[in-house]
Amino acid sequence: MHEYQPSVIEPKWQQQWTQRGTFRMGRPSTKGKKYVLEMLPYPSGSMHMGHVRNYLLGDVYARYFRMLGYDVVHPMGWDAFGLPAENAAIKDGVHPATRTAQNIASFKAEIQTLGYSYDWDLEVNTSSPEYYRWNQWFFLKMLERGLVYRRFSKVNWCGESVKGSVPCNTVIANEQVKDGVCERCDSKVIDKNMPEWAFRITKYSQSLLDALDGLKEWPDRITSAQRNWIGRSEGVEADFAVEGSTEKIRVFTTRVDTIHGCTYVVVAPDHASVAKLTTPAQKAEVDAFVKKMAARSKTERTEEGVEKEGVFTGGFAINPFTRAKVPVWIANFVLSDYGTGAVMSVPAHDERDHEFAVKYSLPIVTVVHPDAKGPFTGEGAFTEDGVLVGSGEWTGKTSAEARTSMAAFLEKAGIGTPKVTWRQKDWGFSRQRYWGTPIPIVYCEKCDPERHGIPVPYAQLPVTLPEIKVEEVLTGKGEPPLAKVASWVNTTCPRCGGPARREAETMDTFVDSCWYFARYLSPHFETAPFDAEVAKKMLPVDIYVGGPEHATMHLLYFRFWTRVMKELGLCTVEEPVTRLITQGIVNGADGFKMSKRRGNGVAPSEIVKKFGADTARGYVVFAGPPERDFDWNDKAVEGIWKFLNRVWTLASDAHDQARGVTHEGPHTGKALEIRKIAHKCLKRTTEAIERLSFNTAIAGIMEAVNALYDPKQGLRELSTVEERAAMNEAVRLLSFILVPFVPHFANELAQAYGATSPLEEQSWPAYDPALVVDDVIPYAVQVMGKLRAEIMAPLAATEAEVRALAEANDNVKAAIAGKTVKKFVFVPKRLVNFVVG
RNA sequence: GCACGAGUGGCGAAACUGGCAGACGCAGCAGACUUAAAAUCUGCAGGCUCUUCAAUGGGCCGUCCGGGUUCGAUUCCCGGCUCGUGCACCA
Repeated sequence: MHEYQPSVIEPKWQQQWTQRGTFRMGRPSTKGKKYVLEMLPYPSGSMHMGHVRNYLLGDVYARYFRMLGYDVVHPMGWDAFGLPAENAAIKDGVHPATRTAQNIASFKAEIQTLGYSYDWDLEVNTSSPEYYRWNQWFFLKMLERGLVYRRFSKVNWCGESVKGSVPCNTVIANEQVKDGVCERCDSKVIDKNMPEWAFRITKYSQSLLDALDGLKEWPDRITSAQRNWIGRSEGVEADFAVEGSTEKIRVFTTRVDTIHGCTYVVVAPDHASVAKLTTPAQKAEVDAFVKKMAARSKTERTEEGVEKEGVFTGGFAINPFTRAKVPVWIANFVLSDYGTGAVMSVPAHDERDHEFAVKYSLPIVTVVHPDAKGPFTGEGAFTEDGVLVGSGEWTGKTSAEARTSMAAFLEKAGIGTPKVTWRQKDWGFSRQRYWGTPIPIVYCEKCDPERHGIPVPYAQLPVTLPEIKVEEVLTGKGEPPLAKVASWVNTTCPRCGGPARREAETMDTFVDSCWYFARYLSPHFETAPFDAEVAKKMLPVDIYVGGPEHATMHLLYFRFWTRVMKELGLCTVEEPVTRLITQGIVNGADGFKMSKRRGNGVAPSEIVKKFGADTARGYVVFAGPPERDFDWNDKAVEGIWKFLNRVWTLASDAHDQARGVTHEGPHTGKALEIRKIAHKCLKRTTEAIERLSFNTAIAGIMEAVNALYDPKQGLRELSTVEERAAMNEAVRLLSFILVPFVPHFANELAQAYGATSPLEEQSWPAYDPALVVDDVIPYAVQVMGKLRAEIMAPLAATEAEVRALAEANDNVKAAIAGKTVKKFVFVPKRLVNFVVG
């Protein structure tokens, strides 16, 4: 055998796989399909280690399942629209399409050096009209169903640079705002009032929430993040009459049981009733406060540490239960877009109300005691459930009882209703940028004076992005770039044929990733987003691998979209993904996130060049369990390189004697030992792969190789036919076990030992059950739970026999001498324990 | 504050359903080969400690802390600490 040379064998095998179409979807299978998917990347110029790890986790499964006989779908594509290309264009004038095409080419070339088992025939590019026309199609379908609408509202505008950040200069979704800054560029997010298009995702809040219980193979942290994000809250809405007016203030509360203790009402500064509630005497103060609040963003008004502030409107409301007159205030902490924008304040039983009441000397009335014994004696508010006091006919009832019966009372009186409120808002997806999907809407003065928007007819799709002069259109300033392209924006009205203007906004790129997993299955389908027949067979995705940072964005959006696709009859599943795997981050050797600034980055291409793709792959899976972060370690990479060479040496040294040698009949002595090592390793590795424990799979292979090397056993000196045949088999099995992790290496090994086709086209081997058990096995012997000895016993030994062997051991004898054995615990094949008195 | 996750040698980690804690690897130490180094191969390796010239053999402690259940707990239960993530003046 020649020397191990990754730079020679890796391109060779990559070419083989491509030529033979080894990884194509659609092969006949009696076992069914497995759809293995990794989150599609934004094609930046080059890969980072995170990509390598992400795709590898999918690749191990894709290869493994293929060898188990499944029809495997394993596609890759490009999330090609988006801001980086557009921002770069603003800087250097290169058209986003040009740059994107270049990036895809280089990114793809790099991905291919790692030898992933992709079916490149399924490749998808979301920035191609062939793809994004279906975004537009979905938009129109959803518009028809009332799932898309235009609203005028306060939006999150990413436009204020912080510490040199480059703002996106566009609206972003709630999901993209983290702690008041843009999750993408870290610029400050400000409130802006403007029209925008939104998806009615909240129509599915309940469904999205309920189905989380069924996503048993999703990580808890993801389902829990979605649960928090959706934020279901059960309570009631109740009307407070306004004194001296027919006006009502509707409040939302989860604690209607405390309503007898409501001593004031607070509304948001931008609540619709503020003007009507305000008395002439208070007007100046209220106006000043409202103005001051309007100047601040939601984040500035509500983030932690901001002091509660409010003013009295002069108006009063009537508590519907006590008929008491309570003052109405406005305060900074009340949000107009949650609940009804008005709250009944019960300072005795809510921390926040308590703080506000103390600050402004408002009365505090206790209406709930912790229990029948008496009042709460601690500091501040008593916020838990308890027993009602001073609450009329509800006095003496528990909080839970009171909530039910008070809700019924309100409903009967026609002044309230049980109500579920959600934290999740609709998904605003208008973006004031160029490099995205044009929204297929036109505005016609004549047909649509109120500017609701007229849908572009299906027959006119796609509405393609116009050719542009980059430096004129992509300036990063002013109105949406497309509005500057007169030849494009000016069009004719599909209804009256008169002059009209196109919608100049584009869609959030998260729209693209909502359904790409279905498009992969029929990437060039022309009459619908994808072929429903194929989708029926291949969906849902069985394994989806990606980063946990998408918990409340992509992973929520595409669940929503799948529901819509089901309603449209495009697919039969409601949930897109059965099993979700979220991989941890690969940090620099210094423990910090890899970055240019720190100079702690390790480029995959460097590692491939230095050691080959297989070493890079082997290291990344061996470094730790998939979901955990790990720090890069150059030395450990070398360790994998050494390991591969050790395997190579083993196979190489045995090659001339063992290659192709077979032996029928029983193996004995060293030959049996070799076979046992190989079959045990096969069993162990298979089980490890099944439970996503790739690092221990590698460890198991290392152990087997170490055992074959062991000089005490001398297994590498092959003197008989039996031994040669056993070694031949061992190398063959090792190459199978290795192939999901280090495919080029494994195939080269197999080929040197006579394989005529790639291992991925062969079946995953089965271990021989007779070879994975030993005749004599170790037992741990405990006395009172403490380890006292280790003994060997025959596999078939009975409890009494093992006990006799244990009692014969000197250490055990000493430990139980002079004591009576009260109990003898026997765990077959593992351990015995003497309980003595 | 609420929710979720994690905490094991110098380091990355393992221990599948309550059954020998630390597999495998990195770093380390020692040895073989070599003029030498690298590479390779071999051995040692949680802490403390006892017997012994030594090899070896033994004892005690040890999986964030404190309790509990159990013959036996890294694993299950209760309470707490620390770190990470999500949500958060959400009524």
